[in-house]
Amino acid sequence: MTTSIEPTAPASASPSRRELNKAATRQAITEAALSLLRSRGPGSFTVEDIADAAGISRRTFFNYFGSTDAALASVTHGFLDNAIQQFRLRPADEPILQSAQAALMALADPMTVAPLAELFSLTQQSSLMSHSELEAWDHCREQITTVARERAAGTPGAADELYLRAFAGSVISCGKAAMEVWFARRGADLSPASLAELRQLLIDAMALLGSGFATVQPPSSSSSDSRSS
Amino acid sequence: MTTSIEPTAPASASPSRRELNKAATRQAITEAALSLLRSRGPGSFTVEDIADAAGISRRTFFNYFGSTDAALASVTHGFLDNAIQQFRLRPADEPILQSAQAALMALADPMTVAPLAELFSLTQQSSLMSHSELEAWDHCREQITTVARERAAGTPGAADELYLRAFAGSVISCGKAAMEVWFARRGADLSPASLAELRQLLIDAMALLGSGFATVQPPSSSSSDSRSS
DNA sequence: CCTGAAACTTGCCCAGGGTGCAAAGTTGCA
DNA sequence: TGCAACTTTGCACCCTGGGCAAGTTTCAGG
Repeated sequence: MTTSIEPTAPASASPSRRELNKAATRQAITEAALSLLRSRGPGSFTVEDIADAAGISRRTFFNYFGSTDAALASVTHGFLDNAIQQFRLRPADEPILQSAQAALMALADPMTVAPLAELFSLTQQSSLMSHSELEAWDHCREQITTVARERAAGTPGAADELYLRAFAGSVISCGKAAMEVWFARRGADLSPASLAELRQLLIDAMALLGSGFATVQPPSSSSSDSRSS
Repeated sequence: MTTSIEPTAPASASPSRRELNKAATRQAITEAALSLLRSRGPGSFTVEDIADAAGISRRTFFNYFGSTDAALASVTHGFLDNAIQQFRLRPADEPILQSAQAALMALADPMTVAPLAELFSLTQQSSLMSHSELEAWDHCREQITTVARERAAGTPGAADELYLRAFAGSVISCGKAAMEVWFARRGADLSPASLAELRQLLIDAMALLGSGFATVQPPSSSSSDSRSS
């Protein structure tokens, strides 16, 4: 019943009944999936379970998502789409690394990270992310590449394809690294102090990238104060 | 990693019949899979097809690999294991970025890249890598992290976890980027000139990483690179 | 209000992925 | 030679994923 703006919604001025129903169903599915993940843990429930919980048929589930993973990954997708949006908003003449950092900053906000943090905490047991999860991150990487390419088109000393791809991949990797470290330290802690630490980790990660991982250590000692829990 | 009795670790001096058979079967499976990939293209053959081609039962296939993807990804796994081995061989006091570059250099060799290049060319149609493929790269990333961590333990200004993870992820991303660009330019061309280009791309990618992606800045306004803090 | 078209849901069916189990076949060792 | 350990294989079973066609809902006119 909670109406919210979801991806795949065509135009914001399309309150047609059909669109509304679809969005609601989509929402119901991901919430059912999340709920099952919470109660039973990863890999221990089927598409049918989700469909039952969402009040739809198994077949309809597949009209919305290709797998349980995909349903769960919609959380990540939303998060990363948000990141890309932030990235796109940055002024085109800003150094791109700074744009990336700024975009990441906007994500270290309780409402935004909460779903992802929970998903992280519920699935972290399995060493590797699900296929759909990885797909989401890779999609984000491609978006970054695209935005970077658009910027490069406006500058004379245009960066080549290698630059764009290597840059986008590295940004994603550093962002992931920061989130992994944050999560390893704080679990699903969403307190202001914890979020501040996440923010600092993201800044540090971008700084590392910007300094070319110089062996002379950056002032990382400032950020990593509380090492153990 | 025991030294006395090794039931699972096939040491190089283990010409036991069992080990030999297993290795041969494994080989037969990946070759059958590769052959089918060549003749029919990705996604158009089943586990049973592979098993038939390899002269084993469907069930036995699953004793060796969890999926068709996994069978194919063993190629990537071999390639990346090789890379890690090269990386481990580098002197511990060498700058780590240079070690990474050197390790990558050793891979730009016909015999080594050929299988991966073919796999690339045969599966590139589908935008995203298979799950097992990604798993292989991620495993490599973890290995790099581990090696880097071991090195850091011996140096005074020890790098923290963020540094290690961000570094490893970025190296992998840059390596992937270089290979993608190479492949986009040359296809599966393995000529000396093409391999030289791959080598150069790898060098360039590492250089980009080492310089913090500082690019030739736009002429007008400030040419400040993002090297703050 | 009625009616037909378009969109959506659902049940049915089927090919294929993945796994536990136990019987049958191999290999290793005394 | 014969037993113990290991491997292969067929079998049964559940789950994924998608095509198809018959219902059901939404929407636009008459």
